[in-house]
This record gives sequence, structure tokens and C-alpha cells, in this order.
Amino acid sequence: MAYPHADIEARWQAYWEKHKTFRTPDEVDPTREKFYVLDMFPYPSGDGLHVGHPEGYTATDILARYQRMKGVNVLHPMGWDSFGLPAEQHAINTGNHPKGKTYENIDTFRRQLKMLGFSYDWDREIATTDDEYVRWTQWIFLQLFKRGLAYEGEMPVNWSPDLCAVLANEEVEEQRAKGYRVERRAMRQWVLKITAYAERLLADLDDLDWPESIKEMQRNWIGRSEGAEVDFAVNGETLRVYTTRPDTLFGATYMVLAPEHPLVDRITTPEQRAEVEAYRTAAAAKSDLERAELTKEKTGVFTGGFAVNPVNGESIPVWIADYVLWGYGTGAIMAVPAHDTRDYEFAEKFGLPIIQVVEPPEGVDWRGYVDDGVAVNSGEYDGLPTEEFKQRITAWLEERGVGEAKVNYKLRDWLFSRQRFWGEPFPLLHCPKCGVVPVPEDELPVRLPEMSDYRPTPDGQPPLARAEEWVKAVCPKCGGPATRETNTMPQWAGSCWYYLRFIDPRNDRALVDPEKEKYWMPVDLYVGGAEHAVLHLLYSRFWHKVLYDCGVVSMAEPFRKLVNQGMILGEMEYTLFRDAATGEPVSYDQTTANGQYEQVRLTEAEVDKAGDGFVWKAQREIVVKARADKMSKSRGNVINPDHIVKEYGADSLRLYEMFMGPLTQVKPWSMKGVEGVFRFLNRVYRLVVVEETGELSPRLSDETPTPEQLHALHVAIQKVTEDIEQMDFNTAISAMMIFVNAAQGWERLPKKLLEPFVLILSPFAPHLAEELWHRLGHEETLAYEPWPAVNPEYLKRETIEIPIQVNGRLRGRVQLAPDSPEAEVLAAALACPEVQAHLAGKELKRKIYIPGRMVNLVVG
RNA sequence: GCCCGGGUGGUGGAAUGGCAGACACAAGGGACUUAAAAUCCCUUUCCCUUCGGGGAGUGCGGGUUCGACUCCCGCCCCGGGCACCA
Repeated sequence: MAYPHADIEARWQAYWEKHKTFRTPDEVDPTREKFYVLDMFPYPSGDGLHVGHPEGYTATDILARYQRMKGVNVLHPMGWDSFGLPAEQHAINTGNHPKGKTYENIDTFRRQLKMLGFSYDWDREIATTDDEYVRWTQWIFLQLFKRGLAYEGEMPVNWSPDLCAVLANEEVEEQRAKGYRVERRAMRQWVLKITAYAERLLADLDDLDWPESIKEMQRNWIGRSEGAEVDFAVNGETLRVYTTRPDTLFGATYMVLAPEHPLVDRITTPEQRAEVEAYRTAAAAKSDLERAELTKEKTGVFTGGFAVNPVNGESIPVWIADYVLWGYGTGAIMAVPAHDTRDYEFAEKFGLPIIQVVEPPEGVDWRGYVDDGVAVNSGEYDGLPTEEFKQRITAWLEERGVGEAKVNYKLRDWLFSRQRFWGEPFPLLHCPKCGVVPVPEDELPVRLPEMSDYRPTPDGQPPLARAEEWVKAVCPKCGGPATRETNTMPQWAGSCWYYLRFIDPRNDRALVDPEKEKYWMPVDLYVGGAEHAVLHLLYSRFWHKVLYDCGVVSMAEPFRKLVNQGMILGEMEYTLFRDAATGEPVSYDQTTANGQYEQVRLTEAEVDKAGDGFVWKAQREIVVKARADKMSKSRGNVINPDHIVKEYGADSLRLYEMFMGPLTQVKPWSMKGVEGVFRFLNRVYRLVVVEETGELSPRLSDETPTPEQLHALHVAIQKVTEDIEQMDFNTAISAMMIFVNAAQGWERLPKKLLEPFVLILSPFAPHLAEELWHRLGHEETLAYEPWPAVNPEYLKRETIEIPIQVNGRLRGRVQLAPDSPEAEVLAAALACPEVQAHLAGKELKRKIYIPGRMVNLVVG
């Protein structure tokens, strides 16, 4: 027998919808405290919701419901990141506009989310594919364009012939992992000048309440480095290099240019030309990734040219090698093999000289020593510590006009166009007379046309180029004929600013009303997966700063606090390996990568822990594989939230996902664990209702709760309150379980005792809580009932138990009043018989009392 | 290679200088039942025990402290991110 979760959940979801319980007022009251709690909105894929989604969504929902009960004005919205490749693929396959499939998927997602009882203000729902939303995405792009932050260039890009699309550097890995080919190709592209904001994006990270790991990832991505540019003379020309170690200039024994460097042509000697050309051709054919993959073995070719080192007039050979990147610094380096790992490898391979110029600490080999030290073999600079040397030599270079201090970033400009149909069209026209002209703001949005063929063209022309009528336009400047830009924006565009639109989703005069923006921003808590650590979060911050500079938003950073939920893995699986040929079981640690094995699933009962691993009970020398894997269709270990809700109810799913462990941690799914929280909810239900009859429990009473009951209740209130604030949801649930375990043993259950308990349960299991609240005699929703306050009086105990240690080992306990003076506690401790046995015949050297916690007696 | 996390019973986890293993799962035993399910109660880190208790124990090795899962030093293993950025 189980509590009627299906009825209860349907009833309260209907109630919330009918009463618009979670509607956030449109008008803002600046005097009211606010809390903007945001989930990373999902891409509504055709597969529907998976169990990973409700993890973060439940966490934010608990916070939202809790804050409402604290009287805070809460903004808790949901929407759809609805542009995306799967819908476009569907359109290509069927010839139908991707819109249809997209909005069907949204309907599925919305139904599934409502089924889980999240307290979103659904009146604020937005989709990035809505015309009204696209309008403002395009508007923001125009602001970037007008500020010179969007430019067009013939760029070497990552072209995927399978996707017929250009990918951002950041996306290459992801798409390759999915099996798509990616190669280099030069194409006309729109690029956003994110590098202009590199310094601010880096500096403003410091004040954010984000996980340190995410901030660190962004810092690494931006990759700021300080150093110097130095001019070397080659054949009367200047070869400029970038180095972070100008102090090692005396140790430069050769130079390396990127194969693409324009100087290569002019310095290559006739004897070396053929070899150099061959190397350059080979390098050009490789993608960035292929170049990186050949890391193991350095390659390069001598150009025949020599460069003169400005600090000592030495002539050193100039090589080309693909370990030097054309896109970073000046595309050329001075090589200091003694103190740079890459240069060292290269010099070793090609027999180039290695000169020590940094003295490492005592006992460390100078060869390949890359850290700071003291200068040697550097003329008048000998003896200088690295840091000081850097400054002196940079000043010297600047004085002579042969170099300067320079800051560099790894961050590249953001390749912003895609040769796809299903994205925001660029609000730009190409006019033969006026060049690139923005579409006037009052003509936005530029809508996508209806088409019959959504395929991209194999030559890289976007599908929009086929929409001949759509492409034709009139230039707003000269009135002459113009053509529309046929590239579209990447999926990131819509997700860059959606958190702003939630504040004022139906505004048709501005993307957000400034007064409302000022009230609601920043987002107080942003929860989502760590996979967006760099891309989405960096792009959003960039756009936000541009909007800040435009005066559209009032502060420089959008997300005050960020939390990443940990991934939910499939169930723990025990696998026995058998030799495919003989059928003999093979120990997992004996298996090899190219061996052929039959894999057999074992149950927990068939295995036993042995040392670090698990063995097969039937044959204990056989080690089995024990691990939980990522959920995936191919592994067949995907848990469908619909099934869980059907079987156990939404409250159980919510509660289980919060009870599994700390929110931020990776954790394996356990069906048994779901049943565990389900049993807990059943027990809660039975405190109030007699399950068989549906009648109120005869144990309920109008009496005043006993001190013992109040104590248990207020301990729970305190723990749940603290834990919600710290997002330690698993221990909050544990505290409620402790209360319910105690309550089961009580003969009488005063309503005044259960009511506050139902309230603290409500953020976690809102449907059941509403039902019980109602059954306890309330007409209205509990969503805005004041959060129960802890009464410290009830937390006090008449006596407390003090553990007594002798030499740090627990030997006994004493019962005392909590405010007993130290002397009394120590006397009781010494009098304790179990303790005395360990004191006998020894000298008492020290007595330590930690008030209310414990006693330690040190004897010798 | 570098940078972050993390390592605690059979399992998920709790305890952030003061009783290691809360809470839950699994397992074992019992009650109820014609029986089963459901429910409820008990046991459950390991080893020894004369059943009073004793000893060991939070990846490994050291250290600090009256006291260390917690702090410090060195190492091993697992997960994630970055990876020729000069």
C-alpha cells in the first residue's frame, strides 16, 4: 500500500496553475528584498527530460520556495534554449520547418517540468526561437556591431564537412567526439571582438562567488601572460618575437617561425627553399588538432636564414616549426632550449646548442629548468634574480627601441557565424554601394523564411542563400538593391542574455525595463552543469559587459553566485569478464585492451569486497569490474524520470535526487534509494492520514506538544534551515527523517507539532506538504506561510552527556546539567567508575574540558 | 606534463580540531499474516572476548596537538579540466 501520490500531485499542480501561485508581480517594489534564482535553461531535445535536469532544478526550487516563505520576492523562471542542430537535422530530413518540431519538444519539456512541481512563474516562459526574443538578440548584435565589436573576415575556420558548419575552436572537440570530421578552411565569417574585453573578463572574476575551479578554468582560457616583444634583425628586416622570459635572451640559440609567418618567404635561402615549401604545405593541410596531436615528436626545417640577437649581437639560425602557432603572440619565438621544455626537445632532436642562462637552486639540473633563478652567462646582468632581470632588460630594450613590455592573451576572438538555417539571422545587409549596413532597429526582427529545402550547400554557402526572395532587400541608406546576410548566429547567442529577458519578458519597447533590471539583477544564484564552465559563462559575461557599456544594464557582472550540480551516473554495475574463446572467467585486472571478452552482469549478492576491489563469490580469485558509468543510451543504463514519477511520484524523485549526496558531487543512481525516500514519504503521510481509510489519524490532537516533541521539532527546524541556506540538502532531509522516526513512536501527535514540520518539508516535497497542510485544516496554499522559527528554549536539554577520554581514548560518559561549572564536570569525570579503572596507579597530569563537548584526562 | 576536485563500512554518504560511521540502502534475525506483499522492531566497521570488555580502524608514510577523517610535509590511486599559447 502506498500513499496516493498520483492524485495528490495532480491536484496540487492544478491548484498552483489555477491560482497562479508562483506568479512574480510585474511591478517592482524597490523596498522589498528580492531573490533571483535561475536554472541553466535546457535545450528541448526530442528525448525529453533526463534525471540530470531535475537535480539542479530541484535545488533551485527548494531555495525559491524557502525564500518565498521567508517573505522574499522571488524570481524563478524557466525557458528554452531552442535553437540547435537536432531540430535542423529533423528539418533537413523531413523538409518541414524546424519550428514545428522545436515547439513540439518544448511542449513535452514543459509538461515534464510541470509534472515535477517546480514553482516557476510560467507566465515568464521564453524561448530563444520566439520572434520577439530573436528581435532583441538581433538588437544586441547591432549594438556590438555599432561599437565595432563585430567584424567580418576571411578566416581559417574549423569546417566540418559532415555538419556543413563552421565550429568555434571550443566546439571542435565536442563534435569530433561525436564522430564528425573537422578540418581547416578559409571562409568569410563574422567574428566578435571578445579579446577587447579580456582584461575585464579576467579581473572581474575575483569578486564572484563561483567555484574556484570554474574561475580558474576561465582564467586559463583567457590565458593572460606578461612578457616582452623583442626585435631581432634578419637580412635588414625586423623579426619580432614575444617572450615571457626576456631574462633568457642571452640563452637564445635559434629562432622559430610559425610555418605561416610571412617572413619565411624572404629569409629562406635557395638551398633550403624546397624543404621549407614542403614543410609549409604539409603544415597547412593539417588542422589545429592534428598539429597538436603530433606533440610527441617535434618537427621543423632550417630556413637558411640567420637573426641577430639584440642583446649580444650573436647570429643564430632561423627555423620554421609547427610547434610555434601563427595565431598567438607574433607567430615567432626566440628559442631558449636550456630553460624551455619545448625548445629543449627541439634542440636535442636537431642538435642545436643549449646555453645555460639561469642558475637553479642547489641540486637542481639547469637543463630544462624553467622556473625562476639567478642569471648566469648574461654579461653584466649575471647574478640578477629572474624577476628583476626581466624588468631591467625590458627597460633596456625599450630604451634602444628594439622591444617593449607586452601583455598577451590566449583568448581569441569569437567566431560568431554559422552556415546553418536554424539560428538568428544577422540583421545586416550587403549593399554594393554602402557596404555592410545594419537593418534599422524598428524593422527587427529579421525572421527566417519558409523554405522547402533546409540542406546546407556543400560549398559552404548557408541554406539561407537558397531563399532568393528573402535575400533581396533594399539598402536603408541609399535605397538601392542590397542582399541579406545569409549566415546565422550560433546557439550561444540566445543563451547569452536570457536571464535579462526573464525580468521583463513581454516588453516590446526595450529588451528589459531599466527599473526592473536594476531591481532584479544580478542573478543571486545560478545553477547548472559544469560543462558550461567556460563557453556559455564567458560569452554571457562578455555580452553583459557590452550591455553595461551601452547603459542597458546596471552592473558589470550578471551572476553573483554560481553552483555546478554533479553528474548523476547510472547504477553501480558488477561485471564478470569471461574469455570469449574458452568461456573461462578472467580477473578484471588481468584483462587487456585488445582481448576478447564476454561480459556478464552480476548482482551485488554475487560479489564480495576484497581489498580495493570486488571478487566473484563463486571463484574468489576472480576480480570483477565494479563501477557506475555515465548514463547513455548505448549502455542502456538511462533512468527515465517519467517512470519514476509514475511509480513513486514527483516528490520522491525530487527528494531522492537531493538525498543522494551533496549537490555538487558526482553520484550513482540507485533504484533502492528511491524506494527508501518513498518509504519515508509514506511514513510522513501516515502521521496525518490513516492510509486504509483516508481518514485523519486518530493520533492527531489539539493538545500542546510535549517538551520532548518540541525539542525534536526545533532541532529539525534548525538543521533544515541551516542546511537549506548552505545547500546541504542531503543532511536537511536526514534531519527530517530523524524527526519522523521519533514521531512514529509518539502516541499523540499534536497538530501544532506537525504543522511546522509540514512547512519545513514543503520545499522538498511540495505536493505532499500541500496535501497534509490542507488535511490539517488549512484552506490556502502553504507557499507563502511564514517559515517556522527556531525557539532556542526548546533546543535546551535538562541534562547532556559528556564523553570522558583518558589519554584521548573514550572510556566513559557522565550525565550533567548543560551549564555545569568546569569543576563539577571534572569531578564527575574523575568519579566515573569506567574512567577510574584507567586512572588507577597513574599520575593525573592534565585535565581538559571543552564546555558541553567532552573531557580528556591525561595521565602518565 | 600542468591546474582543480576527491579517496571514510557491503553501497550512497555524515562528522572540517573534540564520542568516526548520523541518515538511508543492502544484508541477517524477529513480530504481524493461512501465506506473501506492505508495515513495525532488533542486529549490522573489522578482529579478539571468559560477553564485563579489549584492540585496530577514515588511501599509504611521517609530523603538529592533551586530542587529527579534519591542520602540515612527502607519496599512491580515482575523477574532471587544460595541454606545444613561447
